[in-house]
Amino acid sequence: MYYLNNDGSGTLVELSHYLGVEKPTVTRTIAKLEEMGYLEPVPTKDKREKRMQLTDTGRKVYQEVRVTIDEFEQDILKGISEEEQLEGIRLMSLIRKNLMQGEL
Amino acid sequence: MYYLNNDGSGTLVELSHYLGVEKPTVTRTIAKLEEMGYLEPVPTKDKREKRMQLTDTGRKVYQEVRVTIDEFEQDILKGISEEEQLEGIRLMSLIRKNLMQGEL
DNA sequence: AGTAATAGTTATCTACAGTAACTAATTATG
DNA sequence: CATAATTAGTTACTGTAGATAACTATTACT
Repeated sequence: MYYLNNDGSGTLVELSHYLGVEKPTVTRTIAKLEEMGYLEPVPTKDKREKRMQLTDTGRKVYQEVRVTIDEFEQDILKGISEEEQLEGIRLMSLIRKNLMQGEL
Repeated sequence: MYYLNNDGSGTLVELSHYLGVEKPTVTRTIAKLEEMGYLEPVPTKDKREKRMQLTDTGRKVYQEVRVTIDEFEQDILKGISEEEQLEGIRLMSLIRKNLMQGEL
């Protein structure tokens, strides 16, 4: 939902790349979110692909959940300065990059 | 195995606290490791508890695996200085502490 | 002695993800 | 242009990791 909220819409393959999971995982997750009424398909030329976007309800729910997540993050980052947070993110990104290198 | 290697022996409850998981999870894991011949029970007074320790094979296997893990860690920490690593650990510990606070 | 609490087990359930094999649609090739 | 190769998504099956609830056996408390 985060990805679709920022990016407007996306195909299952785009999502699987973004999330770093396999296609069947995305299929299942999308199916659930569609059932719940948070996602809807966008018609495209290519009849193979299934491009999805947030519904109005989906966008509303996302915003609500976003607040909860932000509060949670504030909570667990209590006592950690902005610079420290950025440094932490930098280190994690480096480790992720090193991990990527390894798993070709 | 890390815990038992450093601590000599431990009961299932000790392990579940150390690992932060429930007792059934430990029961199953221990059972598997015992089957594989890496763990053995240590007799105790209290007939309820099941105190476990590494077997000779277990210790040997642990050392071998340890090498692999260390190599892996070196690999994913490439380009990150000792001080940066310590800072990262400090930040993660802080976050963990904040998480603990919340989930009472 | 009789009740509480503790250690471990069993059975059942859920979340989350992967692989293999497939269909349908589109691109590329000869 | 027809066929081969690729791409997007789905289905079926499997595995891992963990949780909760209900239970037994043992020990501690009053």
